[in-house]
Amino acid sequence: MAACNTSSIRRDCFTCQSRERAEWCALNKEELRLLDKAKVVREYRPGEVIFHQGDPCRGVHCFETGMVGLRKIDADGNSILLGLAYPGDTLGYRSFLVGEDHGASAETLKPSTICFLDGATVRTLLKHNPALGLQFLQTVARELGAAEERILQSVTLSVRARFAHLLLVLKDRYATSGKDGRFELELPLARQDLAAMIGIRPETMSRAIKQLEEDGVAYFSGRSVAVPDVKRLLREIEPESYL
Amino acid sequence: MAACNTSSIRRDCFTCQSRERAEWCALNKEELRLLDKAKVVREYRPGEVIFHQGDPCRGVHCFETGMVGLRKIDADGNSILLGLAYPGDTLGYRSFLVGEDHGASAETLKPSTICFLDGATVRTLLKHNPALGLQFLQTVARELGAAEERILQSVTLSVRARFAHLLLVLKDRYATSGKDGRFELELPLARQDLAAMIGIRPETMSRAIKQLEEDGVAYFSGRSVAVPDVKRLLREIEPESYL
DNA sequence: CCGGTGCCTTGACGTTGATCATGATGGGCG
DNA sequence: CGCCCATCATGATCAACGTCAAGGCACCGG
Repeated sequence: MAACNTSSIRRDCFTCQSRERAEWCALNKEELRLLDKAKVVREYRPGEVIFHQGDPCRGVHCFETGMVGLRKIDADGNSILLGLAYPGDTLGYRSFLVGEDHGASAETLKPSTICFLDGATVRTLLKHNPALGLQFLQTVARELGAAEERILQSVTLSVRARFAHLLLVLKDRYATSGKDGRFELELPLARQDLAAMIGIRPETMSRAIKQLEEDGVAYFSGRSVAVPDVKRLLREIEPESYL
Repeated sequence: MAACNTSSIRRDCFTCQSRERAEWCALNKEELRLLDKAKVVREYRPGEVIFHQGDPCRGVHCFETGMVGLRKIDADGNSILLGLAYPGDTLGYRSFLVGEDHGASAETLKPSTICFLDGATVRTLLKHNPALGLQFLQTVARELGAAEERILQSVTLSVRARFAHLLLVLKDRYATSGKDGRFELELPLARQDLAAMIGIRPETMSRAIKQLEEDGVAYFSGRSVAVPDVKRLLREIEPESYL
């Protein structure tokens, strides 16, 4: 019985890089010990489901490395990507906090390492350390702001504008180079998932891409995109801003 | 110098009915004293603005009586009603928590009484009483769930289905009678505001109403609606559910 | 080398809802 | 009572998107 209890390398909450960027940075040594003892680490391959929409929510997931998408499906089978999650994020905390079943599915888009924390432990920590609750409060409030923004955009903006907006959001995280307005980025998603992010059909996404290329706003090749001028992209979102 | 310091009748946080249904129920006597001393009561007539989108957020508003709408506007002037608020709700707490300017406007739809609480006081209370933070956490998390649901619906459901859904939501609060599926309700909003709730134009709302009447799903007269069968309304939302 | 499979593109077509314009309705007020 | 104003209804038209169908292209296993 060696010290190796998980999948190859030892993971612990004390040295976890992701934790420091997460809500859990509020915890002290003793609380970290509790966290470390309670956590269950798991490695996921791309395309695996962490939890399904409708599943009972038994705790939260700490996202350590990789990339995951949050997908929401309605009764007719229409699905959209609510968003992407990154290392440091906590998954499934919303359902946990209100004590409901999961309102969305979480699936890995790249190989990922994710820790599970059972509800009892989280509840204990929340009760024990008020700062943790305030951290979550910040996170949820920020998310709510983003969601409300998205509601507005989804009913007022055209597909083209929403796509431009998505590219700008992705740019902040994935842009490789950038001088005087020019930039390139490597898309983290397939076209159909890009489409799902703004709630449109893959066919419509294809056409939107073609249009942007015809107008010289952005050029697509596989998953790489080249944008000659950010301002052109910005103008797609606020049509009448300065004429 | 009589005891009357506000607009006619004395308002205090100790006996406030709305507070008991709000996050503030977590406070103890001493904290209530602080709350009561800090609050600024104000009466609003219909159509008044409590705060504007883009205004700096200096605190939160406790909604005591009346009715208010939260409106969000984009750069092109398109506006939607994010939702309605009712006595017991706290207004502007999201912007306050993340320390941003207000992301939406709040305007009264009926005569209302609303207390203002400055940010410093709220911060003190939050720090002092962890339960208050957890109450807010609950509220925000619930709101976030609703917002995500709405994002999905706004891109997948037709106008007709979204309107049916809105009627069902309003039913829970405003339905006057109801036996075996039949019910009536008094709309709290004008048509153009109903339209704004689901992000469509007033003209489209008119046509949606006409259609529902032609199909015998609901009958409109001024602000009163009669629905002969709830199931018909439910079926509008999940088209292929049981055929 | 071949056939399969998943993802993407393209085209033709229908439907939905926005837009613009015009007229109806009804309530408040002089 | 009649006028004005806001709200609502209706019609005609158009652009945007979804839908259906077909075909290309890369990757994979046999």
